[in-house]
Amino acid sequence: MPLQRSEVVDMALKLLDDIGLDALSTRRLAGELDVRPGALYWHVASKQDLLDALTEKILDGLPELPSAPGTSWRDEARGLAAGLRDALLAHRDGARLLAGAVSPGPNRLAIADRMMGALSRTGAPLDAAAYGNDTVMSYITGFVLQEQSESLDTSEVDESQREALFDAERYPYLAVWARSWTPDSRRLSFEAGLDILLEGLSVYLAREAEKAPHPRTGPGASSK
Amino acid sequence: MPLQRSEVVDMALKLLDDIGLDALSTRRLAGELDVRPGALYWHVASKQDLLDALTEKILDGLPELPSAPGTSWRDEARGLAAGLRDALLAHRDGARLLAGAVSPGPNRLAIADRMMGALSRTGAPLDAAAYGNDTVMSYITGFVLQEQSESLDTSEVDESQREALFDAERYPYLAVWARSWTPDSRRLSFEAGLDILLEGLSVYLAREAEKAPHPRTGPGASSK
DNA sequence: ACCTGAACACCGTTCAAGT
DNA sequence: ACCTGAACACCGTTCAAGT
Repeated sequence: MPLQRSEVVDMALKLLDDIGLDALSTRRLAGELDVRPGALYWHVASKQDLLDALTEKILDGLPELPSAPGTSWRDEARGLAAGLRDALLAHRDGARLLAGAVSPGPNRLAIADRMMGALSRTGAPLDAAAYGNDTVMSYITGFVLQEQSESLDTSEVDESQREALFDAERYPYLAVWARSWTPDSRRLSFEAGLDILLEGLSVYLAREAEKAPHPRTGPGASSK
Repeated sequence: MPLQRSEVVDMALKLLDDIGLDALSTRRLAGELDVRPGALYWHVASKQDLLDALTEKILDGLPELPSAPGTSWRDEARGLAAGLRDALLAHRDGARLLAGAVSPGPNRLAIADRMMGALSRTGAPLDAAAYGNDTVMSYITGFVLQEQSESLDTSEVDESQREALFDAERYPYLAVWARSWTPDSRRLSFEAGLDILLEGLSVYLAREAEKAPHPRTGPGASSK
């Protein structure tokens, strides 16, 4: 029974979780599938093609994330954002995968579309919704990227650098903060940041909605 | 005259701009410096060490970015954010470099410290300022990462995928937006996002300042 | 249709030995 | 102190040839 593309992708995802993105090589993957390296290229066009497929797989199900009919645009945006973060955190180097993907697949496009739809329900024009979407997506990517990177909190940092952080002479604010840092600060930080974003978005989108009180460009509008 | 560490870093930066991060190998760099690959390891501990040094070099001068004495916290935060984006855009793959750095150097720490200082001037406690700082930094990193990635706008995308974007059936909002996309949309998007963030921050920080009306933990406070 | 064998042109890193 | 020579253990990708 011949190898299927889906088996290649599945095994790659398993391997990713085991050894991380840096160690995930086509040769290692081929070994795991008991084929020669060249065999993979019958199923994927390139390693990047494989990584793009992996990215899509990680986002599977997210666009279909349910939202109750009466949900406010804000809650829907929040749910989508939280869902995206969860999806990225569910696999090792998930955010790096997303950031490195070159061709956005259906899942990614659908997520962006849903987010824009939610933001549009404020009455803001589509360009404002697109800016808002960009902002939220950038935030999530940047945040989880830091969250999953092996620095600072992984406690594998050398001491000299830890000391630098506490150097109150050079970094008065950081130093004080570093002292009160706790393991779940990052979760709280994500939620705080998301609230900040949504707060800012509601102000911004309302203002843009006023500027353009009769939106004609939205998908719901007539085209004449 | 022997090679200096600084020459290695300088040449690496030049090479980065020429060929990009993916093509920047220690062997190629050694060739450019007219030494054998092994020679580099006298000057840098590892490739990652070199990349960290590169990251710091890209951020050089940023922490000393002047701010007029009467500048509001908001304008200082905005200036710092814009400065960071400019610094990252000034070199190929700048954002990827920042995102991939494992040990934050003095410049990076100083930028974070200055940002926290600005946010603290609202009267908000330090943990709120730290959350705010995280949010802004995540946003900038995520945004420029996308900006510098070779997808969509580089016009090197295959047609099938461009079509998908315009598929109004599947992605009603994206499709409409894609039609009106212009080259400097990204600049406008960054500024819009930054404003959204600052708007949200001012609400959030003011609220946190009220909750804790007598901040004692800041560097300016007495320690008794 | 799917895979092997074998090659091509590379990697990062180490380390004895040279100067 | 700084570098070479040479090796070790890898990479991604291609493609004729096999089945």
